[in-house]
Amino acid sequence: MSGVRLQDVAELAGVSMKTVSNVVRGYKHVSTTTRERVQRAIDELDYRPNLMGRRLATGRTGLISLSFSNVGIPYFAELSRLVSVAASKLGYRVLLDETDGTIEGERAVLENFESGLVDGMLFQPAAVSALEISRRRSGLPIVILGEAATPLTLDRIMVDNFAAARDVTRHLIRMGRRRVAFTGHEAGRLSAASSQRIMGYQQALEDEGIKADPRLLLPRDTVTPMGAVLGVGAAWDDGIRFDGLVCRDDLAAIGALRALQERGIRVPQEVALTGWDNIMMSRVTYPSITSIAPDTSALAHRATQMLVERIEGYEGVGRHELIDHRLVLRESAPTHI
Amino acid sequence: MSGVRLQDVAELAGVSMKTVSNVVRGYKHVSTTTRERVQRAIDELDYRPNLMGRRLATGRTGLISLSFSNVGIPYFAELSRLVSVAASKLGYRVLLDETDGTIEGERAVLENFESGLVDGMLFQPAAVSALEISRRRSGLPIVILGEAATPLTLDRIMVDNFAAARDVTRHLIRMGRRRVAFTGHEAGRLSAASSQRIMGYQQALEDEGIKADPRLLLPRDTVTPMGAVLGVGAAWDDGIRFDGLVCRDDLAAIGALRALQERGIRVPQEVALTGWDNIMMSRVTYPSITSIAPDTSALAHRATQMLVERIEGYEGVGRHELIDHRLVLRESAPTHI
DNA sequence: TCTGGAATTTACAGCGCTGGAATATCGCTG
DNA sequence: CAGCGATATTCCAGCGCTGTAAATTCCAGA
Repeated sequence: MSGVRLQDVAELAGVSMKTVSNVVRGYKHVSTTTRERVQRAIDELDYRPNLMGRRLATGRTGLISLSFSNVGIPYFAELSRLVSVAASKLGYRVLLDETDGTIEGERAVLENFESGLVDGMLFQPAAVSALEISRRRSGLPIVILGEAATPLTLDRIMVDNFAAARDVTRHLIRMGRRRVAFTGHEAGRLSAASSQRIMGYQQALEDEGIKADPRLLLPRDTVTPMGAVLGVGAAWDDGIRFDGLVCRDDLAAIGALRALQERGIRVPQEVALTGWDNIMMSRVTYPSITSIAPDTSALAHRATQMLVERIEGYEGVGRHELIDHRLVLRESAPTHI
Repeated sequence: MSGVRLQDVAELAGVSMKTVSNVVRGYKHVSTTTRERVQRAIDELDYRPNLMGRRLATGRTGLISLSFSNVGIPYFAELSRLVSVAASKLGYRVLLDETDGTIEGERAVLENFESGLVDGMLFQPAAVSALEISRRRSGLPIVILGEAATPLTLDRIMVDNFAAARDVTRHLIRMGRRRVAFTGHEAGRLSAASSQRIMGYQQALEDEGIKADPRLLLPRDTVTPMGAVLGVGAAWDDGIRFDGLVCRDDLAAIGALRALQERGIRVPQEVALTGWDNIMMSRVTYPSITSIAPDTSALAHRATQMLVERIEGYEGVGRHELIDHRLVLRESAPTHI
């Protein structure tokens, strides 16, 4: 155990505890000689500051939490990396907090029962309502990620789902596809993300003078690639035909790809398909998958930055920001076949 | 801010702080009437215990860290989930700590500069040596995950790489494959995992009376699926031929699959291939991938359990344990074609 | 009613650190 | 060399909570 305390260093260096603290924290009014002497004592004793003591004294932990349903989802795994990087630049570390996408899990996160562990939270809700967010939250600074309904008082950052869905759908249409389907949305109540993406999809169809056909909305039962394998497969086996397929996310796209390949349908020749999130895997499937690439790095940075501003006392009204996206063209829906 | 303190609750309930503390902690010698009165006060004030105060007093944080190279790697993402689950059963939360697989990153983890944050660590080293681990570590309880060289004094848990690699290679041979290649290992210095797996692969060849051909070891430059796409592709284009392919991990398998498909080679008819880790994605590629499935859940539970034992004072010699694995048969290397 | 032991509750002293006020020291100037 | 402002350092009082030991209350049995 590193039982060395500030006090021990102070005694060895022959100065007060506070001076040692000043050296450790890089406070500027410390003479060079004192600083060196203290530093030697620190090195000699192999002193490491105890965060808990510090935290108790300052009221800050230097920890923020990042909550979403499940790190097993590649998008979230990649997001956590980026948030870790962004946070460490600002002097914070990230505590992951998974909700499993359930109401209970999300409530637990919001209630934040044992307080004082983190200074603020980044939260991507899936199930909980805006009202509940504003009512339950414990007063901790919070930034909402994603498209879920958000109280006006809170900061939030998301991609423009509508515009992105419209872009990607338009791309398929301009490739010459006329029967463009959509898949990956929930079979039951739509998530905010799904419903915005479907609206963008429909808008693109309208813009290009194509009538939306409700049978071309192919839901999946579970939020896994396998859900899409089954959903898309079942639709095809029911005789539903399409030559373009907008997938709500890359996992759905990967599942859809398999469903089509199982049936001997060539992608992109017979069906062109697109994903969303631009996860690493989408570039190594065969064919690789054309995907909406949100600027996740910007999202992570900006979200962390907004949160830190709040932690440091910013009290303004909730800021709602959009981040950019672009369409990454790959084999599953290239410009020309 | 939840500025309610133990003291406030105590005053409202008309008891001492310590009694409130006892109620909060579920200490048993508290009369029912007192308990109820205190509970009412807690509810009324919406009191939440402050972890830092508690931790400072008890010397425990209830946090353990889990360090590995990168959550973006699906195996690690799945591992973190399982560890979170296991830890929360034992009353701990998990702080993720990525090292990027670099020496510096791993050293930073070991040195654990600001102490007192976590009670112990689970660490999957990739670059750092056993010696360095034992020298640098800060005295915090630690359990090593994976096959890297481990000081004898530390607990460690891993799969039996040798046996698993032998099993999967034997499976390909029994399918009738005679030229079985191996891919996914590092182009430069082999990691411990890679070298054990290669040894198991060679053993299986020997057992079945096949001479190992060094040209059939196809390294990849980067630890990504794309690395395998290039590595396997280049080998094939060089005229190296094989009818079975053992991949060091599922990411390599996914990359290898793409490399083969790009060249019109049918899997498994012309080349049967296998992966390792049994990540979610391996069941939705087309063909789906036969994979070694380590019992990751057991690994997570046992590792967490050993760590908690250490935290609670167990002082025995380092325990080195193996966890089970099984071979999950899928389309890329079924029993019969 | 009194007594002793068990059940409850409280007082007290920190855990390791930091903010701010108070004090000491320094370098200069006239 | 006194006097002054500026720079360095120390002192003090907690941050919110818990372990320990001591104090109080309770209750059955004599």
